[in-house]
Amino acid sequence: MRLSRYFLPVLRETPADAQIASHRLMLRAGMIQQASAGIYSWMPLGLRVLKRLEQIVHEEQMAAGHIPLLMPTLQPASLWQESGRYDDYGQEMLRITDRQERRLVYGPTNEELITDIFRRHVNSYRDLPLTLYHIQWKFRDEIRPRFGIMRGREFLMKDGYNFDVDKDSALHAYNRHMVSYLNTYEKMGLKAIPMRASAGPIGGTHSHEFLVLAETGESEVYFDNDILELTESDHKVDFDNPQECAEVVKRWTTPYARTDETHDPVEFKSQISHSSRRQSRGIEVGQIFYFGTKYSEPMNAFVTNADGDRVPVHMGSHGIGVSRLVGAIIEANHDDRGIIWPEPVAPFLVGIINLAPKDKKTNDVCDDLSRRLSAFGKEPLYDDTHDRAGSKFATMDLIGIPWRLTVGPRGLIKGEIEMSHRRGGQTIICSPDEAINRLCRGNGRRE
RNA sequence: CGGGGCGUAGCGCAGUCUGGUAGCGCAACGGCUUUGGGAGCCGUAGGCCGUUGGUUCGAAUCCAAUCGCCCCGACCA
Repeated sequence: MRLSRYFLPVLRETPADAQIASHRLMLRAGMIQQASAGIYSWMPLGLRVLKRLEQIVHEEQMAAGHIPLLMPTLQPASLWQESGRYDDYGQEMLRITDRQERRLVYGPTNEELITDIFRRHVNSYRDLPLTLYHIQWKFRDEIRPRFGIMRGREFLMKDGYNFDVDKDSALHAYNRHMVSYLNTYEKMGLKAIPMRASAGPIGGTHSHEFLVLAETGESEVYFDNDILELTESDHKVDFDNPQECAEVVKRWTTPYARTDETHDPVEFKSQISHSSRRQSRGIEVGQIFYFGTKYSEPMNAFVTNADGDRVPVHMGSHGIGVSRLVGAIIEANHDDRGIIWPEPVAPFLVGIINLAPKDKKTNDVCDDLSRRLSAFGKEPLYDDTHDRAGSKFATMDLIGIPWRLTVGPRGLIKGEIEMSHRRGGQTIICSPDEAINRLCRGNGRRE
């Protein structure tokens, strides 16, 4: 992508409204623009990141055997009246009346709608287990939206719902989700810790939240330092094997890890040695629930089990805050010059800086680099503008592109360009061929 | 929803107390000079001072209402 033809409205000055790093940087990097309180337009650069996250979520969901569909943003109020949540949910739920005086809600979550879909089509345990999910915009009319995308009113969420014939199989679905979520966050280059949580308005008996540690997090968290050492995505888990999933869950839920909602200071002190106790702040980027028959009973979602009995289906729901993750990733990955994207989620893996757009040789090398990177599925952001070098470097740093190739006539005399790493800051001088080799070897990401 | 604050050019702000021709920096546009970490000089353009009403010879400025936005708190992914 040539910068001269792109739309990247970066801001040199910090907008007054932005309080935290991710909000400030997303505005400055031209990723988002506020439309009204807690509601944002996603500019091209921001959209690229959002789409990357979506893609990773889809891949990991499908790997776990979950089935994508797409439900609407507007839902009939009648379904919410059926479950009893129309009155329970409160002012946070945006209610709309259409021209026929029909009552609608802009969905803050989709338990009712998915249960309605399920009950119309599924009647037998033979059709279970089933997990359906979608990635869709939600709306919660927060009293006070803040921190940009981190706590907006409109947000993009992956929400999934499992349907199982009994509690044991539903708990396997719960475990399966925990494993797939661990994989998902790791694929994004994030450390997210599952912590025991309360179920809130969704209800239920089992719940874990996934938290990214960051000073600006909204939750106070307490955990055993050992949990930071755990990793998951290296292991290959058979998602259909309850034993294997349960083992992973056990490994991750054995070390103490709680939010302030479920924290028990006595247990914390007695269970963990002083040197391993950690207290920090965290940003919630996902949550999983098992709530049994809370919705299936009032909404009459029953199946016939192997014994021929009609039983309410056991359910859970599972969410990943996709738009919020963009902010969380920035909170955990930035410095005073700007964003530092983890490679898997970067809007562009490589930026090319042309230091002399009037020089034919320099242009030729830049064009060639662009073409070859694109051919490898790694479309670069190519700064072919006539700005000064310093300004180009500053922009590339601000928007956090992991790798930067700097091309100018001075280096090209010796056939050399400069390749530098945003995160580490290291710079090597090499030939264009070597830069391509370094960036494209291994199993590169597909655009 | 309680408390506080802010709406003046695309962005960041001054001017409001004490009413009298609307300003500064950055960005934009043109020219010259620069050219490897947010360049310099000269010039140009851009604003119904959030909106409505009132007071006044005269309102960005005073008064009232209203809309929007931000911060702290309670609430929340």
